[in-house]
Amino acid sequence: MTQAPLASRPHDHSHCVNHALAEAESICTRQGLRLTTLRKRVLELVWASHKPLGAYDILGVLSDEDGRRAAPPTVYRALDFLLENGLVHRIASLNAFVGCSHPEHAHQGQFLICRGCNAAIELEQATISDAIISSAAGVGFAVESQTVEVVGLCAGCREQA
Amino acid sequence: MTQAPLASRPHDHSHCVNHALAEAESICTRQGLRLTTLRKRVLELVWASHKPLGAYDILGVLSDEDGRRAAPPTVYRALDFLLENGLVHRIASLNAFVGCSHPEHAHQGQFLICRGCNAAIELEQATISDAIISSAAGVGFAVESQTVEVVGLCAGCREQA
DNA sequence: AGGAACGGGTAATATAATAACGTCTCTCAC
DNA sequence: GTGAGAGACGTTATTATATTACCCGTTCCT
Repeated sequence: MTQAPLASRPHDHSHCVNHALAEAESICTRQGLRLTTLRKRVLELVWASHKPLGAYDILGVLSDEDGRRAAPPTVYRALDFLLENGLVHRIASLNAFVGCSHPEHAHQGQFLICRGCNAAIELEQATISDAIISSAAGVGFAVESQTVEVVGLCAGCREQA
Repeated sequence: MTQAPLASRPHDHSHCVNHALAEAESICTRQGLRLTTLRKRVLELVWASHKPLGAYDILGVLSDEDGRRAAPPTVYRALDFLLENGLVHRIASLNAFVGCSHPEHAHQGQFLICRGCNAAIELEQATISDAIISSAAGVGFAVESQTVEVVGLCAGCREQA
């Protein structure tokens, strides 16, 4: 049996965060991008758990931290930067954002969203995207981007139930 | 070569609308559901084209028609009814709604959304959903519902370009 | 007839995202 | 060094999407 993905198992999550931040630093340095304090902080918040986080949740945390009230564009601009550079993904069906597990190369993942623990598990399965591309080609449709978001129960939550 | 789907070709669209409405009538009658004037009108508007339509677009049309201004719950309640009974689908990535092409049996389609003409083509490919289900099973995840929304260019728009 | 369930009107509010404009601070050519 | 331009971010306001709560009339069932 395949091991359940990290997001759905107990683990030392600080490792995930540290790894994601270090990777982001390295990518930005390499590409001449500016991972500013704000952007880094937003990335950190998104990575605070494996649960997709809403823009206004982030906004709330920033506001609390700063005393002064952060405004939406502050967060959305940071998120736009992170999205453009593949450091986070947006989950359309949740209007929420989640850290990208494999930012080193451009891709769009597929997401398994657990309705038990709310964690989002990122997949990158060629079998899925190939099936989509070839089905689309069958009706003459040329695929440019894919959104695959699946709701269900992760391994951990299935055991509990 | 497979023929391009209706949504991406010129066609007598009144046929689509009539067919969808007749089918809806028949389904509701059979299941003891009430396809009220409002619900029928909303369904008709959603079917006015193959382009996904926003709730507030529908609201606008209803308001214009009636003189008095329709309020959001009016439309959302009708849409909820239509969604629950499989007569329309919601496209999460667009916050919009589109008529279901095969309402006779419960299903969740996959959608090809053309960025040229904005039409949404509904697929129902077992190869796609099977690939998703088995990939998910590989990490112990039990799929309950799938959202597959693909952006690209339909056959018609590719010819033009 | 009585009452529960349903459909739908209305007002208010919640949540998500963008627009438009200003300012500060880098950096880089000169 | 210095000034021009670009980028990052603050601020205010606005738009877009969706839901809550409450009420009333109709339908349906008994």
